[in-house]
Amino acid sequence: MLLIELLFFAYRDFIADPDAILAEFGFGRAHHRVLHFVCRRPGLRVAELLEILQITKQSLGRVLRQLIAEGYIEQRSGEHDRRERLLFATERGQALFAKLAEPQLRRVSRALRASGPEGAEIIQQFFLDMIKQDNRAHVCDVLLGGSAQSSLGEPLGLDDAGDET
Amino acid sequence: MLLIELLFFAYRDFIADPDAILAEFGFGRAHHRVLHFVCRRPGLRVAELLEILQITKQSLGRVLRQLIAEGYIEQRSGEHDRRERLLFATERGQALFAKLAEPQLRRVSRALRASGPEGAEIIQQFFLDMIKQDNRAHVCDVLLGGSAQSSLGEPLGLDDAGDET
DNA sequence: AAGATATGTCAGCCATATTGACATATTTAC
DNA sequence: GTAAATATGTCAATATGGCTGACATATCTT
Repeated sequence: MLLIELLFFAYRDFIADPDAILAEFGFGRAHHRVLHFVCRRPGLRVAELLEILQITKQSLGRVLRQLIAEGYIEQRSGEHDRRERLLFATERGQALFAKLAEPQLRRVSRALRASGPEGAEIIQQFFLDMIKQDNRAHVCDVLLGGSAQSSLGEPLGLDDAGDET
Repeated sequence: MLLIELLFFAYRDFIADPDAILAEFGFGRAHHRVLHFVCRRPGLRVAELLEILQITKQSLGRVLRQLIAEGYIEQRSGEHDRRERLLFATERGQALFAKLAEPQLRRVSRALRASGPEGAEIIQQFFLDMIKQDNRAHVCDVLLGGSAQSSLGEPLGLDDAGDET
């Protein structure tokens, strides 16, 4: 029960750092999320982004339009399928991404330093196990570039049955 | 960097379980947060709740009014200071609280099982270290009922300097 | 009695999410 | 080659949950 509340407070403060920066640029959290995943997965398709963020295309549309209009993100048609709009961050987009990630990295790094090297692995595994089973493979895919079977794969192993989600 | 994204996905799914239940009751996340902390700290003052949630009284007002009108939360005047409105969950409120907490507890417990007993401590400490320094004492206070010096206190110790927040 | 404090409430604004309907370009299937 | 499916974009309306500013009330403190 304690962990539930710690997660609430930790996430609240984790989000607060970039929020302050975003406000200077006239952006909100939604812009941050979009920019983040486009930077991390250059050439992302719109449909993939929708699945990652789990929002509707209408919701994405507004923030994406702004990010494109202000030169943070570019679209290019797919080579194999020209219906697809592949998303790339411009230099300006990458710069903002880095600026937003910096305080979050600092916060995470500091907290990790206190937990030692095996601590980091335990914590990573914990987060992965917190993700819904259905999404887990997909998340591994997004984070590790397709190798769902990597060091993070096969999270809970055998005794996962009966607990769902 | 990986942890940043894992935190995003974990929180997203962590929130999704109660969201589905809340929708049946015509409530939103804001109601959940209010109900949660009132249940966890019976007799909470409005001002304390505002500080925990870090929202304005106007934002709180709307959801609190609904929760009171529908019989999930009660107000009683403070004994020493009758201006204060102390908040208590009714039986109905406690029932909903339990119903909302159940899937979250299940998810957390399952993830913790995989990390062993010392894993649980490492993870707790990690979350605590993720909270802004300014808020940390206050959070300990809220979570542990006043003993900021408990097993969770003094998080990062000495080498915390220079990293702020 | 005057001022500070705890709370409540009205009104309006903004960001971000939703649904439903429809438009366009392109690929795939028959 | 036409028809259907797909990827994307966009319009309009609506809901939630934040915000600011202004003001009201009850109660405590001085």
